[in-house]
Amino acid sequence: MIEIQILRDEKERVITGLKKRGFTTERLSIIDQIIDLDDQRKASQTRLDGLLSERNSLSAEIGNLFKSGQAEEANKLKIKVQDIKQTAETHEAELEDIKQKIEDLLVHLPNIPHASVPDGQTPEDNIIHKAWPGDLPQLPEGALPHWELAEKYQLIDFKLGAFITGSGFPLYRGKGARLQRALISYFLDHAQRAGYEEILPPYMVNSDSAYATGQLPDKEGQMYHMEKDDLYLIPTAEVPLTNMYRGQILAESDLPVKITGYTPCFRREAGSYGADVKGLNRVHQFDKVEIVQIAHPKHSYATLQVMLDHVAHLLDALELPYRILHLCGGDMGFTSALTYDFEVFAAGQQKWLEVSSVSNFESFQANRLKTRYRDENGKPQLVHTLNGSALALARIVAALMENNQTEKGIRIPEILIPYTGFDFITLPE
RNA sequence: GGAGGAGUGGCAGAGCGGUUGAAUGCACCGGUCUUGAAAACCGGCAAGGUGAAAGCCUUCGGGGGUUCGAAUCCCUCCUCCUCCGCCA
Repeated sequence: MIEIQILRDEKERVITGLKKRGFTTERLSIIDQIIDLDDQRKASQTRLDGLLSERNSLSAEIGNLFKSGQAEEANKLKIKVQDIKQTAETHEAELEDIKQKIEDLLVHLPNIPHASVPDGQTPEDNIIHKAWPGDLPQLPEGALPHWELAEKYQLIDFKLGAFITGSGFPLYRGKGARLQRALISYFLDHAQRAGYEEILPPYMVNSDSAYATGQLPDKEGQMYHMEKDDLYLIPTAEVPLTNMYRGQILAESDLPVKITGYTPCFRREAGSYGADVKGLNRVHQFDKVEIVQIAHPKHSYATLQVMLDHVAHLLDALELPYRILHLCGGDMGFTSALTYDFEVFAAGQQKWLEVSSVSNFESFQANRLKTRYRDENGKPQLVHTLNGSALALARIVAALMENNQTEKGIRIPEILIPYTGFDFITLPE
C-alpha cells in the first residue's frame, strides 16, 4: 500500500510511474480523490478529537464533583456530556466512513514503478536486461519436450497426479522425486552460504498475512482458500517469510534481515489453457526456494543487484542458458517497484520459461506490514522489502530434462551429483 | 473436542470504574563522577493521528457493549498455559 505522504509529496513521480502501468488520465484522478479524502479525514479527526477532549475533561470534573459531594452539579454535567457523546458518535461514524473510502481506493493503487522501469503493457514490452551470451543448446534429431521425457524415464506421472488430485498437480517418482529434493537442498545450501537464515514456515496463512504482503485483495482468486478456517494456501514463501516481521520495529543494526525458505507453492491460475500449460510449464503446485531481504531504504537497490547475482550464480551452476528481463510497467506485479525476471531456455520445446522473479517493493509492502526500523534519531521509518525465487523448481526441472537429454540418458549437472547420488537418469529396466 | 487459568510498555511485573499511557525492576540511551571501565547518582526511554510548537486525541490480545468516565464490569472471538480425550 502506497503511503499517502508519497502521493502528496511526489505527485509528479507518482503520475509518471502510474502511466507506465497503463493508468489513463481518468484513472489517475484517484490520486486527487485520495488526497481530498485525506484532507477530509484530517478535518473530521480534528472535530472529533475536540469533542472527545471536552468529554474527557468534563468526565474528570464529574468525578471531582462526586468526590466533594456535589452530586447535583455532577448530574447536571452528566446530561451535558451525554449530549456531547451523541454528537461525537455521529462524527465518529463519518470519520470511519472516510477512512474506509481511503482504504478502498488505496488498496487498489499499485506500487509506483522505479524510474528505470520501461513503458509498456504486455510481456513483449519487457526489455532484455541481459541476453544469453553463448549459443543455445542444439539438440539431436528426435529430441523430446520434458513431458514426453518424464513419461519415457518414468520421472513424473501427470495422469496419476490428476487422478489423485486434479490436473496441474504432478506426481514425481523415483529419480524424478530425488531430483526435486536435490535441487531444494542445493538451493537452500547456497542461500545459507550467502548468509540467509533458513526458515520452514507454515504453508497456510490467515487473511491478515495475505493482506499485508498484498496478495489480498488484488489476487484473491489466485489463492486456494479454506473457507471453513479462513486460511489461504501460500502462493509463495514470500507471504509467511515477509510476515515474520509484520508490525515489528527493528534496530537499524538489524538490517539487512536475510531469510530463505523452501515451500511448496499453490496457485489456482484460473483460466489458463493451451500449450503454455503443458507438462510442468504451469502447474497448481510447485516447489520453490525463496530469498527475502529486509533492507535499509538507502541500500535496497544495491541489495537487489546482489540478489540478482545470487540467482544468476545458481543458473550458471546448473549450466542452464538464461536471460534476464527488466519488466515493463504493465507486466510488473501489483506490489513491485522494480522486477527482473529470469528465463531459462528449454530446448526441447524451444521456449523461454520464467524461473525466477526478483523484486524490490520499496516501502509498499512495509507500509502494509508496518515493518520499520529506528533511524539515528530514534524515529521509526519504513523498511524496504525485497524477494526473489532462488529458484522455482518445476520449470528448472523441465529445462534440465530437455537440455540435458543424451543418448545415454538425462545428464545431471555436476553441482547436483552430490545431492542426487547419480549422474545420469537412464531408461527404466 | 471437553474443563479450568491467563493475556498490560523490549522483557519481567503492579494496577478499589475517576490526573494510570499506565507503579516498580531489568534492559537500552544521554549525563555526572573516573586516567578509562565498573559501581553509584541524575535524566530520558511505546506506537499512531493532528499540529510550527505547546498541546489534544486514540491504543493495556481483537471486536462489540454498559457508563458522564473502562486496563479495570459484561458479551464474543483469538492466542497461550494446565488437565482430560483423540492422534502422526
